[in-house]
Amino acid sequence: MTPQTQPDLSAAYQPGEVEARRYEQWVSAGYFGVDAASQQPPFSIVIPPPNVTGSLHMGHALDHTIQDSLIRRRRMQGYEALWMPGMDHAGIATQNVVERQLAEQDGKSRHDLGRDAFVKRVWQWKEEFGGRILGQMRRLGDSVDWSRERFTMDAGLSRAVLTIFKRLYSEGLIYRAERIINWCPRCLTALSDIEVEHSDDDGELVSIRYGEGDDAIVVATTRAETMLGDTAIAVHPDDERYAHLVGREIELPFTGRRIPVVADAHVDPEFGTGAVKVTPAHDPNDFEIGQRHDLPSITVLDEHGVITVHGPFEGLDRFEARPAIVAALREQGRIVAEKRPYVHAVGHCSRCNTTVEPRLSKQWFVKVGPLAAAAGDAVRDGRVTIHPVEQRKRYFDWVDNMHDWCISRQLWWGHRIPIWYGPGGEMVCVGPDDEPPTGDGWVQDSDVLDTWFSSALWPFSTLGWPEQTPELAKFYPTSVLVTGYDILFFWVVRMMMFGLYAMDGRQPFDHVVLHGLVRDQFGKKMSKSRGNVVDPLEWMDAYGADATRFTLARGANPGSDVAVSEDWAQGSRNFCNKLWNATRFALLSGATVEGDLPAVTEMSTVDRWVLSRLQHTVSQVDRLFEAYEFGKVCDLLYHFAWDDVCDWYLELAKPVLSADGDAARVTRRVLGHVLDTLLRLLHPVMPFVTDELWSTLTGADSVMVASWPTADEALTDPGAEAEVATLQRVVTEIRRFRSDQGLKPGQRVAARLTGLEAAGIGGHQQLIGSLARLNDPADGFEPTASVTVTGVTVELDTRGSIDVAAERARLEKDLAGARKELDGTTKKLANEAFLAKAPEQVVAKIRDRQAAATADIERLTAALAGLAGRG
RNA sequence: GGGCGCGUAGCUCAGCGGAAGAGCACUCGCCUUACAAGCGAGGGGUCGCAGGUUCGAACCCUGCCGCGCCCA
Repeated sequence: MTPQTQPDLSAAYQPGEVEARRYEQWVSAGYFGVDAASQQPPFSIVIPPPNVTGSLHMGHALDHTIQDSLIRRRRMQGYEALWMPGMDHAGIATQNVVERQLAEQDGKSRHDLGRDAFVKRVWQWKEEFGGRILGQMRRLGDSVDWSRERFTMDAGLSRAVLTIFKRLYSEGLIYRAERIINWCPRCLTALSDIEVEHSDDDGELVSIRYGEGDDAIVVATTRAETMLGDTAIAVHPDDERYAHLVGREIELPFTGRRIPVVADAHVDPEFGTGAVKVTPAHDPNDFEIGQRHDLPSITVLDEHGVITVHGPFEGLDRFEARPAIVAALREQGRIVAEKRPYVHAVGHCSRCNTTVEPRLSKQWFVKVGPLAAAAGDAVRDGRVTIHPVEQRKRYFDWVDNMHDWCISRQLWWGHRIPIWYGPGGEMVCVGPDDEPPTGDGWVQDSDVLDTWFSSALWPFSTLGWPEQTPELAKFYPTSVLVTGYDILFFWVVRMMMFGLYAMDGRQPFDHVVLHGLVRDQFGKKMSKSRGNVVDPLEWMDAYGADATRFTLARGANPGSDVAVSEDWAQGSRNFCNKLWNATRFALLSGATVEGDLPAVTEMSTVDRWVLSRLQHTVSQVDRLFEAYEFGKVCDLLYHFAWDDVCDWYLELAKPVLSADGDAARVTRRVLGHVLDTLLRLLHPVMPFVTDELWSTLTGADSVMVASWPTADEALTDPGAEAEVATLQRVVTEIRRFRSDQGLKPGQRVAARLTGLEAAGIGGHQQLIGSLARLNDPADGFEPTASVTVTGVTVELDTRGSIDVAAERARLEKDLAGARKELDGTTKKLANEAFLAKAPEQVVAKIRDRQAAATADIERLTAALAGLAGRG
């Protein structure tokens, strides 16, 4: 009898019964934790800190799947592999959430509470509701070192913020200036350039006549309401239409103010009338024109976007003021032309989608020049590698043309700017170990820093910086940063700038891996308005975490977005179940992982074949992992597992396993080894099911801490691969015949095989019979049909009942194929230039194909002739 | 307006100079004792269009058309 282990495996994989239990085991065993004093080589990844208000979406799921795969593989390879978890404090988003809660529950605004009480309330909110995503990360299987979890507002990271702020300030790299910034009239704060999203919106282009008679000039604008703040009219210096007006002053409607006509090369003579109004306080380009021509700036909108000047319009919202002002101008006969809709780019707050208002105000900036240059150099000189390489250009374009970074936010939740203003106009930067100035009249700046300012410190602040900790020594620079290409400017660039600056020119990471966005099954961006958002938690409920991860990883091809759908997830779930059942079968068949592999000389061809395929798989998986080709890793493992192992190896092994003796003993060991290795290879992407199966198979604790497989060249066996490939072709051809003939899968057919020896598969008659459901020819064997492939002829006795029409169709199809092949190859070989210039092995290959086609045509023609008299 | 990327089977995508591939979907036949979340077989593409380079082009070059993204 077959020695049978009693496997503790149900008939189908139930992820719900496995995942939570496994995760708890991993955590309590301490597998995720790292030791900074370890002698093992370091490998480290800091998580792109999710937002404290957020919950897990598909983008996170993809991002985390990739990081977890990298970390788990390195851990198995023996690295001290740190995956650093944590969250950022998301200034605007969190403040918005808590303000809304405050309004709903207490009917109060943050101003009712006051700053200190409000901030306290945000902390309470954070303790109670924040970080929902952390639990969701556990469900996904993230193997982060929870003992090191950090938060951008915690004490250590806040100290890092103060430290770097003071350094930058002292060196003149942080400064305060009055500039046009992007202002959100709803969030009531400044935004950096990249927190503004541009879209083409319907607007209007109105042409307004300023002045009278000879002095009249028509300007075109999309923002009529800001005209109250105009301080000039600008034309191009070479524009002859307006040359006579340059230097004159023209009366601004309503206000009676006289404003100059200035010549500025920035004006596009092709746009509109070629003359533009200049409103330095409400437009970044106009501000620059104003600077060049020493124009005054007149602010006409308040922080809410409400008009603050000129009686009839005062108090109107900017969007009410526009039609009101246009109407009033029309009454005066000043509207020369109107174009509606006029599509133009409009900026929106990335947090709340409100139309951004360019606003003149005093803000804090990081002078990025030297920092950005260093960030560019680190990539140019190869210290940092960006994957895929095509993204380098985007990176360079950005760092080479970067504007100074506005870092002050008019919020309460965040790192308060450590600047104190004295009664005499003094300005003092208070570092982490400094005492703030005391005495009457000293006040701290009321703004806080952009959340990304603290996030930019993440790769070293989380490791203990500014202290010189063992963690910093061991794990900095981090090995890889994984994030979406959409975050390149927000985060990667800024981390590069601050990392290089704070860490004396040492880069924050060696590699940057940029993946795509997760899209729906038609490649459309997921959005609430489209209603096509898929919640990864629902997938995890329905199909399991492994299936969710595998679906995302399988779609992750460098440089492209990832399209997913429920069908994909279902397919991945099916794959989990396939692995489950293959392992279940192996256990029932006595597969073992005990002891060394048997000697190659003891193994069957089939055993040697599967081991050879396995070596190929191992080396390719390694190569693909190194290249961050996650989609291809998954694809390769999927096909090795499903096609090679399940469809062929297990089927070929069945007759051996059901017998007893040495052959079975060897195959049981090989089967155990193949599954053992396969589960290890799959573990980084599918941690739960592989761990459950592997520990059942091996009796060991966890595949998480098993060693990563390495290819053994000695097990590569081209001979066995060729032999089994031939065997597969023969079996498939017989199956095709059977299918065409409508033979039932269970129906055994007597057959005589000839030419096996010559085809190199002499020993495999029994296996072919087993897989193609053949019987040995008995007395009275009368073949009614035959199939030939790779020189092997199989004559079959279908008990006289042959579907001649089907057989003829099959042969004719093959004949047509063979003729086409003969045609193509003959044509090529008749081409002198081809023979002269193509490499020898290419020519030889074509010759072989021609010969094979010729032989096939001969055989098929004869077979058809033989069929002619029948049916 | 500037730049980048993409158009290959119904859908999503590999392939990127020497015989058109995968997953899902589709058709046919099967509850063959690991798995119907499965097994076996099959159909389906002038590789966006037009030129060019080459013995040979889905792959290289040029132009055009159609999409998408980033920046202004």
